[in-house]
Amino acid sequence: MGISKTHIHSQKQNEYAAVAKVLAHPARIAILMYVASSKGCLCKDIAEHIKLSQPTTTQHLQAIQKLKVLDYDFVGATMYYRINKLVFSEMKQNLLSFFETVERKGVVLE
Amino acid sequence: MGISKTHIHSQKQNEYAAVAKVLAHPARIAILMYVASSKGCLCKDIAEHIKLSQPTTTQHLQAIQKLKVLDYDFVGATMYYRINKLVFSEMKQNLLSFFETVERKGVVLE
DNA sequence: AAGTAATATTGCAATATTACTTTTTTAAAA
DNA sequence: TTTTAAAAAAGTAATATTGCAATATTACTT
Repeated sequence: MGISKTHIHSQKQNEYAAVAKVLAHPARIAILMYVASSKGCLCKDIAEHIKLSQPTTTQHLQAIQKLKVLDYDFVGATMYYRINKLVFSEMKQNLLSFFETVERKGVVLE
Repeated sequence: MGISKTHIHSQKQNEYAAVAKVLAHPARIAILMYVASSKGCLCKDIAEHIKLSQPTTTQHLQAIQKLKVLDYDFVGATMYYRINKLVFSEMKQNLLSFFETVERKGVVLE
């Protein structure tokens, strides 16, 4: 990629982009939807459901976890994933704040 | 990237991801914010403002245009960009619909 | 026709992402 | 202790993304 020049953009801009990045792949969208629909699920179950291999699924889970939006309980070696509703809601507010910033700017100058 | 297996995911999941992808880079966030804040602006001005080269800026503009969220008027060889508010609002609704789907699923199963 | 300004295209280097197979780790169960 | 399972890590291949320099195109001026 050529060094991604994140430093030339503002904190907020990088933050918005970081949230969007997690949602920028259908597998991660599918994972979030599936985890939300179950009370607590295994990586293996997720992998089966979204039809990707276990390692690929783990990789996507780690990308999602950059935002700490999943909670998990250990039962032995098994991790049961759940959505952290608070963090999930913060993601939503974050993106909404971007949309509103843009929309408001439009209004101000008209 | 290894073949992205978009076909194994649903239409909706791919759609959500496509919208998020446009927002998944701080330069594109910056472009949208800048275009929104001006009445109509040139690629050259955008490039100067976000501090990236003109070709790189054009590239990001094209990525953004996959969603047809920018309108433009030609004046000679010059393009004046504006946000298409309707499409922009649809992007927002699209992502909101994802967030709400996930949030609702959580509620149903509790 | 020549010059100028704005944008697009091309080609390339550097890096990131997606996905898999194989291997390792971990903790429970037999 | 050995076996079993789930998840992570390591390694690898294929493809995508980001960024720029150089060049081409387009449309207006002079």
